[in-house]
Amino acid sequence: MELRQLRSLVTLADSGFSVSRAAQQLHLVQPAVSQHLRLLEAALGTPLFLRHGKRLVGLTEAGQQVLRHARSVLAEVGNIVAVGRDHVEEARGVLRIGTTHTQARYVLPPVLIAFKRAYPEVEVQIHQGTPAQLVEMALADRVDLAVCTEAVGEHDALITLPSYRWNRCLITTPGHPLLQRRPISLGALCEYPMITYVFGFTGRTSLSQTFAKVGLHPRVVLSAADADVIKTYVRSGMGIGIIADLAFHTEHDRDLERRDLSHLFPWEVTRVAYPRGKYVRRFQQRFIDLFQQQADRIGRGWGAGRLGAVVAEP
Amino acid sequence: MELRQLRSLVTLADSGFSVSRAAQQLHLVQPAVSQHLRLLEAALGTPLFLRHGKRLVGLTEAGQQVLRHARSVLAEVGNIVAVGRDHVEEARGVLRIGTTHTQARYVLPPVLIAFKRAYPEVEVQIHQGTPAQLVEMALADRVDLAVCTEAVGEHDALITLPSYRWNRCLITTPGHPLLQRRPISLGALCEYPMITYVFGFTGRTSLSQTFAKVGLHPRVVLSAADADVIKTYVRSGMGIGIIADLAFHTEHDRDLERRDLSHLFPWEVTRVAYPRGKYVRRFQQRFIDLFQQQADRIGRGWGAGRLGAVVAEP
DNA sequence: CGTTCTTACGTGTGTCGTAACGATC
DNA sequence: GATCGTTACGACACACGTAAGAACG
Repeated sequence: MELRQLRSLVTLADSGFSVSRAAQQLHLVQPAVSQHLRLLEAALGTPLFLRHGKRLVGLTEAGQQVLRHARSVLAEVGNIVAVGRDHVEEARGVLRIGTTHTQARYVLPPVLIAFKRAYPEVEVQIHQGTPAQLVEMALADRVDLAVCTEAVGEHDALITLPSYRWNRCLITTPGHPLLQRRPISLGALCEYPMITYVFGFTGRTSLSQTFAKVGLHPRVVLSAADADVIKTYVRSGMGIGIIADLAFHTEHDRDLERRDLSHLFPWEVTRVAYPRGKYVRRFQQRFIDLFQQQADRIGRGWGAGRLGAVVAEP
Repeated sequence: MELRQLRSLVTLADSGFSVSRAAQQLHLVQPAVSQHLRLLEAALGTPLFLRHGKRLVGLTEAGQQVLRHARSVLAEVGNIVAVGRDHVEEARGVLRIGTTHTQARYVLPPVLIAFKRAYPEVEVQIHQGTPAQLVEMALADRVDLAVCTEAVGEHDALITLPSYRWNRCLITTPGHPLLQRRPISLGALCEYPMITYVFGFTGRTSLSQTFAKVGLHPRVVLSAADADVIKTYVRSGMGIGIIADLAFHTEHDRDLERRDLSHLFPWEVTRVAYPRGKYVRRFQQRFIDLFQQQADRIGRGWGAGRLGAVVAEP
């Protein structure tokens, strides 16, 4: 059995069982990949593929089991080359971060500036996506680290490091009648058209649940993926806004009124996640450290002491 | 990077950093292994080995990390071939069981008879050892399954399936004065010279602790690794014996008196263990099932219902 | 008839074994 | 000087690419 053969198997499965496409992706010609698959089958002595004539259309039970283990093998091989790179050129490489708009816009900038100062040679890529997409990206090794709030944390194939907690605030145009209510209640919020995040995004799920739990149903006239869009429509008088507290800029948003709503909604926890068993390069670890420090600076960090212990887990 | 190279690395580390011995173990000549190691280093671009002149004497930090991941790779490759074998010749292979004397002598026989009936083509090997050795054997893949009571269960690199619980009994020559005491107390036991298991064997550790906890120190005049030896010396009048209850044969040991002691000592749990992440072949799974059934038959089994869930864990 | 995989064949790389040399205890 | 490792070299194997052929829609 050879690594090439396992690579061909995995690539085949990932490309919808098209040998040609797999070959293309592997920078090989198609007969080579065919041979890999044939030799792998021969080496194991049992059919791995379901065939329609000559076409491969799926995996036998044995094939599925082999595929799972083959992925592990290749993941570990990837870890080995990562170890190598880490010692050859500690300060060079690519850091692929998957995150939501909110993080990218309001939390990551200072972290990335600090990181760039420490590792000027590391190329940083920011890939945006929904929390669900981020989980999938992390698991498929399309990003190195996922930074987000929802969805992550349930998948036990991911190691997640709680970083900081946050809650929502209300934003309105100045002089809005709602500002007079003290304290502001869930019911009061429902009296006005609301603008907030898209479902499944930046705490929207638990926000909706909070209303639903007491039988309230806010009239959401617009939902957006990021706070900037929400602010824009709040400014235009379309309704009141509920956004992550940290998305409010005291300077730039001087034309809006803000009220804390942390007494109404559960606290959300933003985490850094990466696949269990994956080797974390030093500069990646450094990024995580910087992110946690930034979290502490926001004042709602998870504390720095415990970080080491959690990170040492794998 | 090639699997050969990783194999050479792992074998080198396992043979005390002797390239010649590693080569011998791999059925290769030394220059071949030397080349593997050199190419691996070259592929990763960083030194992996500490050298005294030409001799390899250890691993660099990078080398140690690579070694860990290389072991994972080879373990997964092993799993792949195991999957293959399982589908090619489901009922053929080798089942290597590591266990203590007590299990081998008093618990396993009926299980193995049933197993042999189900899988006559499978070669069964019984390797005896101390619980600590068994853990090491399981982790080093020198046995497939470890069946024992102590030590196992703490190592979280092992998956352990609780199978049955047992306690001790007292054995004496007929007419021994101790038999009159009802109930028998820890203090009473200490009045006579005692013969029991060697420390770290078959529940001896927690037995000693039970005495120590109440400030008692039994006079152990002889300690042995198995109940047969203990019985022999009890028969010769050397002292009273404390053995695992299931080691008492109502027929063969008619010349000895037995008293249950489960009111004095904690219950022990015997487990089946195998390395986490290791593929369990079908006949191995079948053996585990049979063992659990036997445990139920003894009457102190852990119940069969939960077994499936635990087994499904990996 | 294009797409897709297989078979056949040649070339070049590379792996392993043999053999001779160097280093270390 | 015996052991252990490296270097050198040749034979064999094999992996990949090219090219032509067969099945499928």
